[in-house]
Amino acid sequence: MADFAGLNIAAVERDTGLSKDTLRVWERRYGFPKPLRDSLGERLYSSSEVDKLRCIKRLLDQGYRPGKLMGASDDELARLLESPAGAAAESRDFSPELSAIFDMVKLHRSDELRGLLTQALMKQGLQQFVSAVVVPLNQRIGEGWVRGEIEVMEEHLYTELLQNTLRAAINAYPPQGKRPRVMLTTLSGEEHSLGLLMAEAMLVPEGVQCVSLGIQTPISDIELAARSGNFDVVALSFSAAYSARRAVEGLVSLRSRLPEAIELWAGGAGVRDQQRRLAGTRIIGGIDDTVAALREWRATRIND
Amino acid sequence: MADFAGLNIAAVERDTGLSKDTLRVWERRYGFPKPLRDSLGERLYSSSEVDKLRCIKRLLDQGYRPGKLMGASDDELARLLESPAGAAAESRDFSPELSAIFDMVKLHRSDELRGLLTQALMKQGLQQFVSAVVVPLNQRIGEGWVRGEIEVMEEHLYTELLQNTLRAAINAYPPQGKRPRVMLTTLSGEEHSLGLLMAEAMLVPEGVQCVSLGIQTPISDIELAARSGNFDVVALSFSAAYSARRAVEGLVSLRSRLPEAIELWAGGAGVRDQQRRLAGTRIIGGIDDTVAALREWRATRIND
DNA sequence: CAATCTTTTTTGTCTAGGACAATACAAATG
DNA sequence: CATTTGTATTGTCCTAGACAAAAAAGATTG
Repeated sequence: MADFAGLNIAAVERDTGLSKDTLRVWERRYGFPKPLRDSLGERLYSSSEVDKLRCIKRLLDQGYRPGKLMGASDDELARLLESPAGAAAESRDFSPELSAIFDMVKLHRSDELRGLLTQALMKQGLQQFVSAVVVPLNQRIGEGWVRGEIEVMEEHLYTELLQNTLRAAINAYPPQGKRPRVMLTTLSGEEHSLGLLMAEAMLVPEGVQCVSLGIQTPISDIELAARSGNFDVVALSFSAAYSARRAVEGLVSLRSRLPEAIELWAGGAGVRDQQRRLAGTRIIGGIDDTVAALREWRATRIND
Repeated sequence: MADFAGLNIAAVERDTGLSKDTLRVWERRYGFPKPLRDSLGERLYSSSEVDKLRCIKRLLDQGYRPGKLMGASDDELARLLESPAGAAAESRDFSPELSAIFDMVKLHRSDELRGLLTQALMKQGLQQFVSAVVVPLNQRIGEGWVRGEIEVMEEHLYTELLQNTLRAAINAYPPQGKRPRVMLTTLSGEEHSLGLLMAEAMLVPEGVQCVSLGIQTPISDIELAARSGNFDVVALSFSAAYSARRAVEGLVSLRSRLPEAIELWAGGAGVRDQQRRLAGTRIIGGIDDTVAALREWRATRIND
């Protein structure tokens, strides 16, 4: 079986995560990749091309731009992958506890990792766990990812186990039925759910009624749900990957559609420093600010 | 603001599992769907078109052919969906317990819903819960979704609370460290994680070491992780929205890259009836088949 | 000098129709 | 009735042009 003629474009899309359109337009613009063609004129990518594409994809994720990378030789790419993009940031005040967790991620020790997470949670309680463990770890993992020290699978593994831990903890609280009623979700295009989970983890111990809708709820559905569900607050989360522009647009649009009485909270790196453009929306400046926002709400509604 | 102009073609691809190329060629050939265009000439699909496309996709999966379906009215499609193919579907033995849960979803009663789910879980145990509660509920919600009885937010709410329940239950099992070691994930393009969670919920009570990587792990990373993680089995999940062709291609490619000794399991509606094309891959025919596959593995490796 | 606003460049995704292989269906044969 | 052969259907790939969204570079301000 002359199996190695090469991969077709669909296979390369799967393997590299680069869309067919992107692969074709790169070929047109930069002359790379330049796959062979089969008898029908369809592209056949060699495995060395695919390897190089994987490198390039990786570097793109680290913030490099296609135009710069496309001319580079294999060696140059390899060198970029090694080199420390942001050498600083290393010597953070990283407690031994956190380091241990981070090491378990790097070693793919899922059982130990789960154990350490649960242990840290038990020791400190949910809110403290989120604020003192989850936040710095996320930060560290994010940095590692950008720098290429963290593999895709390591990031996935961490997210998955952390979700298990947080959801289990949240689920363990009996419903208390105190106000406010808070709906948590993200706008379409935002795929990260950890922010929501962290916010929920801060609120639930305060007796707040949280209803999380998970990610990617269209604005019109948020409006519908907020009105029919008797909510006091709609809380949205925006990761750094979400463009600030889209976030602001979405929030403004949603604010204008929601009744005055329903507060709109927005948190996460995607809306940091946008408070001035968002009158009528409470920007949550950091995870601990969640509780502050809650206190404020309760203070103003004390007479209800 | 006209926020509801419609969905663009990429969003419809995500929602329905029909590729952009397919959507365009249907429009050209059959005149359906015929989306509006924005100021730039780009397609804007109305939500009723997307609903109809979902129906059509579902019927395609049941073996109908596009040419026949494309002319049909909404009513005719609805009738086909009810009738023979999945006849049982409607008048299913839907116990009062399941109906109660379904009703709570429709009423958006999240606290009660959470309570009912936990209660059902406690009563029946994890495996039985998945097989006798989660599966039929998913089915029911899925049908309702296709037919437009279920709102976006209701589906989100259900998924979210179910995830909480399942993850909490999974997390509660102490690691037993028995073989096999199973890695669970999905290929890029598959965004549904419930299937993974259900599989994990079936395996963990058997003492299996499960490591879930969540969704969308590129094939090359799966290979890497499987080799370095000392796994015995790689298990993938494919929802109905995932095209069977892509699933088969991905599985074949992955199979050829993994060492013989690592088994490859694939489950979910996206790979139903594909066993003949997938020598070397164990198709999981239904959630209960997960445990069967496990038994087989243990039977053959009894001497290790 | 830092921070904001504006212009230019880069980059990904969309568009249109044409082409063809792979599959499914129909007809004809043994 | 089972198998082969012919025909219709259907999804994916192709080219090449267009344009918005994002990033970088430049200009302006406090």
